[in-house]
Amino acid sequence: MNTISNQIDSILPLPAVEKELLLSRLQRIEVAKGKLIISAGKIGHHVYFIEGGLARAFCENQRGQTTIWFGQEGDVMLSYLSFFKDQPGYESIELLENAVLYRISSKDLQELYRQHIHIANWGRKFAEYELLKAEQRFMDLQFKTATERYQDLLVNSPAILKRVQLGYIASYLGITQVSLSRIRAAIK
Amino acid sequence: MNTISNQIDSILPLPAVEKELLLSRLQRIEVAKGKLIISAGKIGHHVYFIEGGLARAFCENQRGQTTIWFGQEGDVMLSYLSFFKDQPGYESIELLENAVLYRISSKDLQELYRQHIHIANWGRKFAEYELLKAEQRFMDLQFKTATERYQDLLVNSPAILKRVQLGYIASYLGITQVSLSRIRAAIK
DNA sequence: TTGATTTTTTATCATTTGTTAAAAAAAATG
DNA sequence: CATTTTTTTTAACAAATGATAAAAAATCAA
Repeated sequence: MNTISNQIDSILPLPAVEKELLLSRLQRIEVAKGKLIISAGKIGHHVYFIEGGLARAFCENQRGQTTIWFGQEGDVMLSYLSFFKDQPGYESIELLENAVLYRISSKDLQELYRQHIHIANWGRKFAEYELLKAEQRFMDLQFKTATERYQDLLVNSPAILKRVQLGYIASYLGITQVSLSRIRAAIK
Repeated sequence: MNTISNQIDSILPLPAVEKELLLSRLQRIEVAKGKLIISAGKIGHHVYFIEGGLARAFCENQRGQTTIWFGQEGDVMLSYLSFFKDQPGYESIELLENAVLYRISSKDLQELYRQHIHIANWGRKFAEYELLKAEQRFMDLQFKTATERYQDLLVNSPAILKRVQLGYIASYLGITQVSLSRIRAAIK
């Protein structure tokens, strides 16, 4: 089975013609661990589908870097601000492992949106699902304690916990690494 | 000038034909202060455009109600989970003032998405802009102090501050009312 | 393996925010 | 206007997290 094809269908299944069109605009790239895919303050001109590997998005602030997102197999990687409004984004995205990505230029994808209703609805579904994820993320930060958020990660994303150092996890949870160490010691 | 028409165009300007189609599916309603428009745990079957009035979304939790959103003139009001996935939503939405709303049934809007590419792209733009707002909201909660978030409200949403009691503002900012009082005393 | 580097944990103290209760102020009601 | 109710502020103490520094553990490289 073609993984990238499944990834597209998991957002909204596309008819064969539109699926082929979208696939024909994708470029497969292999990228080494450490590579910066998107740079904060710059406009990103591509949307990436992760077929394999691990990435993190982070923002620079007074405390150094804060990780705001982890992406793995099956996730889509982009700067929302860049793709939706053609503006520089807040975040940088780097690869934490060697990766296989498929990318499409924003220009090509916008063009497909304009011309094909199935792809327009596919793009709508993509934005809607991302919005639900963002809402969930916001509610977790608003309503759950740091300990609960860490326990959620243990249950829902054990793979990421295994692959990533705790400093990144701590900032993803919105706490310091010291605080995460305390939480880990407390729940044992 | 027709306000609801402008509100639609502010998301993405629609050609006359599609604009008329969308407008024809809208129903104007006047709703009294205090009315619950959307109920947590139930599926909401409409999307609302606020022409006038003020609303708040809130979640029930162990500490009582936490306000997660304020909506005023020009905003769109819906449960993301209900409209995007036909599932019960987290939040209730109530009117804090008498309001004039335009509503469309989810069913009608989904049907328009399926049949008209301009409306599909309009819906995509809507989801994209809401996603940018959700991202901004998340980043504010992650990166700013409660004092900074309150000062942002003072600058960006003075109208809401004037119209809403501080208990609601405090929970919107993710802090207790007591804490907000302290912040207000400190920055004077 | 050994030594150097990085990551994680622990300790201490300061700061912020939460909790509870009461006082003060403001708004609503008769 | 006076009274009642609601909202906001203040106070005192507890709990959680941040900041800094140092120790311990794990990882990496020669």
